[in-house]
Amino acid sequence: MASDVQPTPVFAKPVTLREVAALSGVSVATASKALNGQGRMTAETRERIRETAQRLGFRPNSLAQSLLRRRSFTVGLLTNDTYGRFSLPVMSGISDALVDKGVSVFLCNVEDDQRLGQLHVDAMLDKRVDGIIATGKRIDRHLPVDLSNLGVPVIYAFTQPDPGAVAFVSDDAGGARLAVEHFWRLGRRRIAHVTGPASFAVVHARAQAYRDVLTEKGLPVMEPSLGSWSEAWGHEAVKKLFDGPKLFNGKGEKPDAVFCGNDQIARGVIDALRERGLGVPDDVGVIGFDNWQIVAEATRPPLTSVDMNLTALGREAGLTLLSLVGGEPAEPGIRKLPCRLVVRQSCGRPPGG
Amino acid sequence: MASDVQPTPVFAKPVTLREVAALSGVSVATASKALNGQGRMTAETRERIRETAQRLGFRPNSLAQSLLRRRSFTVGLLTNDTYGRFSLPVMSGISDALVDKGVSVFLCNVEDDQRLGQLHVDAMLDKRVDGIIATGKRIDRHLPVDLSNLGVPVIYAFTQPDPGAVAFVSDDAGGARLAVEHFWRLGRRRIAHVTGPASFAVVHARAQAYRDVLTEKGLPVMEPSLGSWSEAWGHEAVKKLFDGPKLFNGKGEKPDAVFCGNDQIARGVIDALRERGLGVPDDVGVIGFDNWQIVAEATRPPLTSVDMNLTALGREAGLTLLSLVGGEPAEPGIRKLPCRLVVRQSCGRPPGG
DNA sequence: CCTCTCTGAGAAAACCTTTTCCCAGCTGGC
DNA sequence: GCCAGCTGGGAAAAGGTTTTCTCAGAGAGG
Repeated sequence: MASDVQPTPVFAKPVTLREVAALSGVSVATASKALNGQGRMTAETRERIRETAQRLGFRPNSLAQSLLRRRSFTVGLLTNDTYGRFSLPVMSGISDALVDKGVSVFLCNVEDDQRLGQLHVDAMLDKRVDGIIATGKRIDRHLPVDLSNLGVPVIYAFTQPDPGAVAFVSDDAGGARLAVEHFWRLGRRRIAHVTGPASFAVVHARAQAYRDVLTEKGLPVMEPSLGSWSEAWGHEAVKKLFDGPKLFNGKGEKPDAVFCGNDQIARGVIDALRERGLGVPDDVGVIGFDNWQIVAEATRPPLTSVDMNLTALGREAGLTLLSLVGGEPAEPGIRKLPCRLVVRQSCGRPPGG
Repeated sequence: MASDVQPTPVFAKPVTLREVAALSGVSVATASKALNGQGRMTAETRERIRETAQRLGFRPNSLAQSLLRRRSFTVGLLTNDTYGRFSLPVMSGISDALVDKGVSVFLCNVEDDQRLGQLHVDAMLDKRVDGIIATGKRIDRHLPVDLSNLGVPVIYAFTQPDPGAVAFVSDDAGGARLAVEHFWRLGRRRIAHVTGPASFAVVHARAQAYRDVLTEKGLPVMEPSLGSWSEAWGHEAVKKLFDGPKLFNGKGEKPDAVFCGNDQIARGVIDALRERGLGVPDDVGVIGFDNWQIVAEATRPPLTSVDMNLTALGREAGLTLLSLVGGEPAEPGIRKLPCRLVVRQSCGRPPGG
């Protein structure tokens, strides 16, 4: 019974500046200045105070500092994608960028619940966050909260911004160009595109870039195949692509490359190609999107994929928020950050290679 | 140039209790008491102050409250698994449990970097967090920080605790029993186990439970196949299991069920079985572990899997931390929380069903 | 010897809220 | 008329730090 229960540990009370001052035989004002390198005093006094603080393990109370400075050195991170793989790297980038500046991040998962969103925003505002970053699972969807006129700066990262706000998103069109141009350099000439549902803005951005590159190179353009973001759709799309009537050049030629809208589709495509005896990358090259490592590396052969550099995006968002907090102006608008192509083995080597 | 740049917005200064009091024609003391339902005053006065506060949009400054109450209503969440899929649900559960109590969560990703860990812990302590929750990607590995004698309560969730601490982990043995007993109820009698590397504690816990159940039921025990956590190992294991010399009953019988250590292995097993013409679940049933939805639902047929209830685990950890912060004692030790079996289609129906 | 300037350090206000006294005025009882 | 007790509300301290202002003393210049 009671004997099983550990007595509540008594947690040591943190040591205050007043105690440091008393033990150093000076006033709190002098102690404060000594530790902050401010004011004038003999080097000996300063050193003595420093040593006392060190010995006592003094750490200034951030709460008191924040109250005075009207700056809490915290920011709020709002997301509706706690489980997803997109906002995670973004969050990590933000946190990394800020921890070095002594800024901590409140994690707020609002799901898609307006009430929860308001709850979190109110809590953040009460705690006097210096700023807020909004992130999410889709670039073309709003968080379920109104972040305008909050009284603190707001940055949007990988989610739909309010008009007039500062936002960072991935350059999906640029990423798609990277993939298609890579195929072209490799000598592929009949490039198909299998992607997600039309309800996603990125689907259109990537598809348009795909068409643009093909047109620029004078290659035949095949209308992109829209479906779901699943492996199953990748399977099905291969069937349509290789059995159906939609063929290149009107000569019945089959694709020699498939650019996929995400890695799961790509995986379905690769599996389906293998099942029908087509070699990847020898007969058909495949490139995915998202560079979801655990999927890209589990495909056989490992998947070349477009990486959206989400960690860098988060870092950029964090640093920009900080400069906004510091009072520097920032031009509103959407900044697109470049993607990069991670080459593995599913797209083959150049003809001469 | 400069005309492109938005002028720095002037952020409204938050309204203070002093202003509310002045506009209500009372002292700050009275205003405070009116808003907190404390003290004595006419109902009319109280209501007038409330209305003024409402009209001005007054929100008490948490920093000042915290300073006074010596309680910040924040907790720190330490993790070394920002990218992983295990600590995410845990984090979500923690955050959910705490937001309703007005407690916000500092997200601190320490990777496996001792310096970063110390940086985050110091920042949290400076900001006077009420407590700390440590979580990670493995139940049998320590975070790269020392959390003993911090002066605040600490709870461990899904990571290796310090001795004498309060910790929550999943009941891996129980989860494994769930899977094997489910096979047994379904009439499967030759149950194999394919799992991860011996360096993981959970591998042994699950394997022992597997042996225990088989022994209890009087079924033949086959030594578990240890490998990596990958699809590739699932493939390979099927080859060994169905071609190799290790067979049930010494009569050359093949397994009619495979319990896998995670969902990726299970996926590899299912694919390999299909490739050799064995039907799932008709010829062989398969159960995975982790219930990683995106994988479990992409297998064909969809995968039955053991769910570790990580969100519930996080919630429990959050609530326990709060009670510790409130001064209630808690018995130290490791609490194992039950798993649950999510039945999909990879294990078949009972003989009579 | 007087005044000016500089040096080292302290007092006090400020940040914002909560809480503990305290007080003035009024009512009621005798 | 006097006292006890109650009522409505205020003053002030507390929480921990930073910063501005002030001040005493010492040294220097005339």
